[in-house]
Amino acid sequence: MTPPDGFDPARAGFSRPSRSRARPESSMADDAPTPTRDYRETVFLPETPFPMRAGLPQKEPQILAKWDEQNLYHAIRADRQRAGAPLFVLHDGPPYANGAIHIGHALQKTLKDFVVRSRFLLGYDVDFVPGWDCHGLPIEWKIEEELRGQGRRKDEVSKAEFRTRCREYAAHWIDVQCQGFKRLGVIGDWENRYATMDFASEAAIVAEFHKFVASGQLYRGSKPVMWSPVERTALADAEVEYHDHVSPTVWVKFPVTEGSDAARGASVVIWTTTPWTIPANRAISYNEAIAYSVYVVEQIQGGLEFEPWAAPGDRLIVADKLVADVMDAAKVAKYRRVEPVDCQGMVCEHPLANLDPHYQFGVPLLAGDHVTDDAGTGFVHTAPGHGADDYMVWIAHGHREIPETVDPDGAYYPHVALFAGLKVLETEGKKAGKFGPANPAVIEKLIEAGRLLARGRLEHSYPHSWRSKAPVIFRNTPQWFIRMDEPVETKELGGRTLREAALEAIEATAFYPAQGKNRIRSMVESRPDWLISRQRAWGAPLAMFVDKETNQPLHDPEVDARIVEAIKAEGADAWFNRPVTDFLGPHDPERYEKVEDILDVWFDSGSTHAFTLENRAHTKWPADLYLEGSDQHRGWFQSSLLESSGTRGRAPYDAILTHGFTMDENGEKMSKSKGNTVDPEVVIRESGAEIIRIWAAMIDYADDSRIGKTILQTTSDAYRKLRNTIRYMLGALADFSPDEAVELDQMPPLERFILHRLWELDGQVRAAYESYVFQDVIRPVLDFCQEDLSALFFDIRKDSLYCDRPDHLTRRAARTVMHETFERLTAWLSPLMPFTMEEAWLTRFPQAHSNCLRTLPQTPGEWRNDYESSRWAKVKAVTTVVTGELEIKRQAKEVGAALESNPLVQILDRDSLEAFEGLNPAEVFRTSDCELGNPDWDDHLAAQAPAGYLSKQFNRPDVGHVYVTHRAASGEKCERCRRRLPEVTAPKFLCVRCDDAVAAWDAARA
RNA sequence: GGGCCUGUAGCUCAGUUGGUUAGAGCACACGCCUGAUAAGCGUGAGGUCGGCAGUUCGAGUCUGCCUGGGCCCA
Repeated sequence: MTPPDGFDPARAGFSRPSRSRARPESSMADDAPTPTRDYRETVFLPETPFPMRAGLPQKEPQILAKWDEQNLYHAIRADRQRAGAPLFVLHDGPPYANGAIHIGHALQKTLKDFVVRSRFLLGYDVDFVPGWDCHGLPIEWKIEEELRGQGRRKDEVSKAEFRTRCREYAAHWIDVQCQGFKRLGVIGDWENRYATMDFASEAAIVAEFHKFVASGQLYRGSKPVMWSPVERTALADAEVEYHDHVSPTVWVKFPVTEGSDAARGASVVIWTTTPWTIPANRAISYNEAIAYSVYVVEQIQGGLEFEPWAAPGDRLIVADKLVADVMDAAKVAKYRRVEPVDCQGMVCEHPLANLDPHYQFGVPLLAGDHVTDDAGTGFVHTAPGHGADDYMVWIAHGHREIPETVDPDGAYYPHVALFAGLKVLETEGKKAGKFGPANPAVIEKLIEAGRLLARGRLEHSYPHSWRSKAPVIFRNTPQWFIRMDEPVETKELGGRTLREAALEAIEATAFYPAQGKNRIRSMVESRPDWLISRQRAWGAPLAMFVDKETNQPLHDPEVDARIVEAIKAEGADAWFNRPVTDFLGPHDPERYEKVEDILDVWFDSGSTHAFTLENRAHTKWPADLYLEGSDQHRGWFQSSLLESSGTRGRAPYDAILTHGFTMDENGEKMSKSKGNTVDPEVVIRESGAEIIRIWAAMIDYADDSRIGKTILQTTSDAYRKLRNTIRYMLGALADFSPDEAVELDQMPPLERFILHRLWELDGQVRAAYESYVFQDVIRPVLDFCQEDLSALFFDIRKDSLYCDRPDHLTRRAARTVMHETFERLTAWLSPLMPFTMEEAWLTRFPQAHSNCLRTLPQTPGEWRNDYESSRWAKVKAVTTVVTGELEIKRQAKEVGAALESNPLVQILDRDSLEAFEGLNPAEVFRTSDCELGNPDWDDHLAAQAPAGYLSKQFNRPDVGHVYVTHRAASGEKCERCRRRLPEVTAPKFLCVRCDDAVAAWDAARA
């Protein structure tokens, strides 16, 4: 292979003085001319103390310490307040103070910090007070566990001590989580963080509760609620989870006492999975749309190992559709349909009536839509105290008395004949949560009474407590509710119902993403009255008195005020510890019952706006934004909506932003048992919080997002790219002074193009931050760094930056544009990557206070340049053909560096050729020289093109109008700038430009 | 079981009102440079757009069903 013209390996060796350190000048005893000096010192290489590798795990804590020292958040606010900036309020949804932070917390607080910092950047005065949710069952449960560990029963511990321990426990985790959130770089009013257990908060929550009492929105209902006997408490829907569970099933006969001739003498058959509710039975429900008949048993199945309870001659009433199933369960081989039955007005006797007078009452049949013929017998055993449907059908038929059958431990009350004291569930010891003796006892008695038709077992989905994992039961207890559907005659509600006010508030709220509105609306439309009472210890109390005669809450503003004052001073404990006379004043203590229930924790969290956004300086109610996970449509968004609508007639927020959940790398839910969790603390220790932040910025947070090893690696790569871009600019701008800045009309085309891109990005970044789409900040900026800066601008201007005289226009223009770029990059990215942008800013301006104090720099409209934008698109297309040709020659070992080439570039398309007007093609292609033109118009080029050049030269199908031929650059290599030009000669081996630059360099140092 | 959402290269994401051969960045392979060097530049490979069926001249885009995943609820 012949080397290309002008390529002399020997000289190539000379041309790299920087690598010839070990080679003594004299040892190369040949005749090749030697450069007279090493020009390296005259080259303006980038210089910066900003290291390539960040060392974030060490660097971040230093930056945090400085921010802390500067009191950064308050410093920014003070700055904005001095400038009269508009206020923006992001109200923090409180995490529960019972454990270390996980990746979901990290994502959420990071997103919140993006909001806070970007609003600061946009020029707002931002109020953000982090908070914690402290009351509630999970913490109580932890403390009970601790007590058990010490061998103490809960009963042995005073309520006051118990509450103190809960308070200490929550305080501990607030501290831990606070450190975790701060470490992520989250800024806010940490010193004045709120907590629902603060005395002032507890007082405010109780005051909010009093508003509901005063406006008549509260009532005491006797209603079946989900009840956990193990925890002795009512549970909210959110505190219940469903698991498979094996229950006994029974088919029970209710002899008909009133009804048609055919019906009398027959028995209505019901099927249930909760035999223990039979003593509470008061009715049987049927559906008017279902056909029922009397059937007579004719023959029992043979070969059974036991005596079936059914016998020939038995007359049973069931749904026609289900008769086969029922007969099969009863081991009946043959049966006959007697006649259809109209259930209207029928009455049965209780199946235990013949065992005890207690059960001697009529059991009416009631029509209800909740009855189906999918399974069972077509009849539903109805115990108004133990099921929501049961309760409703019972009430709907005009009944008022709800039997109370089991006590808070889930044991039958003493008045329940045959079963007094028996427990539905075991509540203590190793068997806690297992079914107790109630079911078997009831089944035994049914057999004894001759009313059991059949029995079995069934595995089905059954509600369990989310905390104890024990099954729950429906139990009729007195509870306090907030009405959803009664017109409220307050100033705020103006005769609307709470549901109406809440639905109107939803319409008035902006949702990001928009689907959130449907989601919360459908929930509010259908939700039942708000059950707010809990029979627990750790929470804010329903601090009120009930008149024993009228059963109505005492409404006296002075009493309420005394209660709130006492709680403000001593916490909720005041309600439990102080004598009632302290609160009641002139009222007769004998006449009033003190309510000791505590409030649903959702009422606490629903009230956070009241004690955070009101009566504090520099904030406002309502908040501009609430930001939480999408599960909070049922949680905090809704509790806040209801609480605020009930007391203030509207939502406490103008907008709601939701994010999805964080999955593992395969899109699966994270769980400790699967071992696929990502611990934010580990990521911070190994890579830095900045990596978590970039991850949060790059994902589509509205959807569920993934995180794992690969994804974090990709994130780190993106970080490195951004960091190196910044670093290069810092190096290039090390000695830049505004004096050398170049005016726009003096700028070369490349600089104008970059300014145009800055203008374009400025609009994109502002719009993206306005609408909280952080992805649309980091992705375009990252692409800009990669494509426009690193691969184009920096790569082309390297030559000018390193080799041109400092006063050269191109070099000055390039540095001016880099300066403008640095100004904007460090601002645009500061909300997302505050650590690195702070480091960069302070590297450039060591005397500056903090990058975080800045607002977005204004970008002049004159920077917009559509001509340069389309020009460079065409230039880039031509460039791909040039690099394509060089790549082919490189593989053929004909060329190495692009500077060895002087390509012939023939462009047949007028537009593309004209795009090069005013450009130096060699500079653009980063070659030493270049000839470019259209051979059809240019005789010189035509002469150089061999016949049939189109077929012989390199061309890409996607840029069909461009043909390129590599030709070795002729001339010696300039020892300073490495270009090969004919003008370079011994002994200096410098091109004209470098000769001049070196002279200037020497003169400056003379 | 019901409601809502979701599935485009290994990863993160673009893909206009349906309209050429589905794109970008990173990662990967190969090469160049050795004056951004644990960096920089270039070239390349990589996708049945979750699957099936339909509407249409034409479907990643519209419709239905199925399937994987998620949240909420029962």
